[in-house]
Amino acid sequence: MNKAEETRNFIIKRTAPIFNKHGYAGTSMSQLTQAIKMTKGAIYGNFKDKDEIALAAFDYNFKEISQKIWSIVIAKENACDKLIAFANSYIDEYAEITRNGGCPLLNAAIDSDHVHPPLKKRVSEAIDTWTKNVARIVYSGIKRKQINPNAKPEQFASIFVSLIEGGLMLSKATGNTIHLSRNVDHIIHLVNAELRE
Amino acid sequence: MNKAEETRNFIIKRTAPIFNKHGYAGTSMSQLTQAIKMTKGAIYGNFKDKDEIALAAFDYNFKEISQKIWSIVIAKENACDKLIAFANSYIDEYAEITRNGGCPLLNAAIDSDHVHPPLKKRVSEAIDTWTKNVARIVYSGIKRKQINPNAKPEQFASIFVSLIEGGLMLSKATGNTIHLSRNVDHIIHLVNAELRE
DNA sequence: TATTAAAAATACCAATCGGTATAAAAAATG
DNA sequence: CATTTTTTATACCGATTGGTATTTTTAATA
Repeated sequence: MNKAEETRNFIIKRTAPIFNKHGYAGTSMSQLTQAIKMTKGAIYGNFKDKDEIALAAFDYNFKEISQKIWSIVIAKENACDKLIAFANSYIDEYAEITRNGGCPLLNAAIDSDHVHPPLKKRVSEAIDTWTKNVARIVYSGIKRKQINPNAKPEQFASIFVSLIEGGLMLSKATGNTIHLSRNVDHIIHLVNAELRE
Repeated sequence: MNKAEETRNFIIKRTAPIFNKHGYAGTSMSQLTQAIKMTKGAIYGNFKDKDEIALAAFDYNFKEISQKIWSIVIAKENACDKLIAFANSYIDEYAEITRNGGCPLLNAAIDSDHVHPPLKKRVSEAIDTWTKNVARIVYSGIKRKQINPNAKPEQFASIFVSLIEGGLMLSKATGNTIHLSRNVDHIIHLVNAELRE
C-alpha cells in the first residue's frame, strides 16, 4: 500500500463518523480537514469531490457494522439461533453504533433522499441485500427442517429489519434503550413461537 | 388574523415540506424565499432566524399527519379496531406522506441528531406521546375486556411504532411499498392473534 | 544519494451562506 | 382621506462554502 492509498483509507476512516452524524449537507470540508488534521490538498489529491468521500464513507460505515454482525451470525449452526444472535448483536453493539452516530443505513436513507441520488441507490441496494440475507437464513432453516415450512421468509425479513431500524431510531431519539430491547425480545419471541420447528 | 399571522402561517405551510425533504442543514434561505415567492424581509419580519422556521415547520408537519391519523382512530369503537385502523391509515396515507418528503418524525429524528438540540427534544417528546397513545389504546381495551389482560401495552407500542417507522423507511428508500404492507399485516396479525380477547 | 515523481500545503477563487439595516410599500387607524 | 404603524423589498454585510492552481514537501526510484 503506497502513500496515496494509505491516506485515502485514513481520510475515509476519520471522516466516516462525521458524515454519519451530520449528514451530507451538514458536513463541510473544513470539518473534514479538522478531523484528519490535514489540508484540502490531501483530500482533493485523493478524492474527486465531496460526493466521492461521502460515498466512500457510507461504504466504510456499512461494511464495518455488517462484518461485525455477520461474524456473529455465521458462528451459529441453527437457523433460529442465527436469527436470534443477529438481533441480539444490535443490543450488544448499541453503544458502539450510537457512538458512531447511529445506523449508517438508516441515516443515509433519510439523508440521501431528495439530496444525493447515487447514495440513495447504494442505500436501496444495501437494504435489498440485508433483507435477502435474513430471508435466506429462514429458507435455509426450512430446508434443514429447523424452521416451520409455513414460515414466510420475505415477510419475516421486512419485520426483522424494521424492528431493528425502528428500535434503533426510537432508542437513539429518546435516549432510552428500552425500545430496541422490546423489539429484539419480540423478534426472539417470533423466532421461537412462529418459526422454530 | 392580521397580515403578519397570515404570512407567518403561509411561510410555514410552504416551507414545511422543504425542511422535511432536505433537512435543516440542507435547507437554505434562498430555497425558502423561492418557495414562498417573497424576499428575506418577509421571513425575518416574522421569524427570528432559520431555527424558528425549522421548529415551526416540524410542528406543522407532525400536527398535519397526527390529526389525519387520529381522526381515523377515534372513529372506531373497539380498541383492536382502533389499532388496526391506525396501522392501515399509513398504507392509505403512504403516497401523501412520501409526497411531503416522508414521515416528519423519522426525518427529524435523524436530521436533528448532533445538529439541532431543540428539534431533537421535540422529536423525543413526539415519540413519547405517540407510544403512550398506542399503549393507552391497549390499556383501555384491557379495561373494556376487548383485549387480553396479559397484553403488554408498552411493549406493543414500541413494536407498533417501530414497524410503522421502519416500514416507511424501507419502502421509501427502496421505492417498494411491500415492506410497509408486510409490517401492517404483521400488526394486524398481532392484534388479532395476541391482543384480541 | 541524486533525480524524478507523487502527494500535501498554501493561497486563492467566485458563489453562497445566514443575517441585518434601511428604504419602500402596504395595511391599519384616527 | 391623512397619518401612523406595520410589513415587505432592497441592498448590503462578513463569513464560509466547495473547489482549483500553484508551490512546497515528501516519497519512490534509478
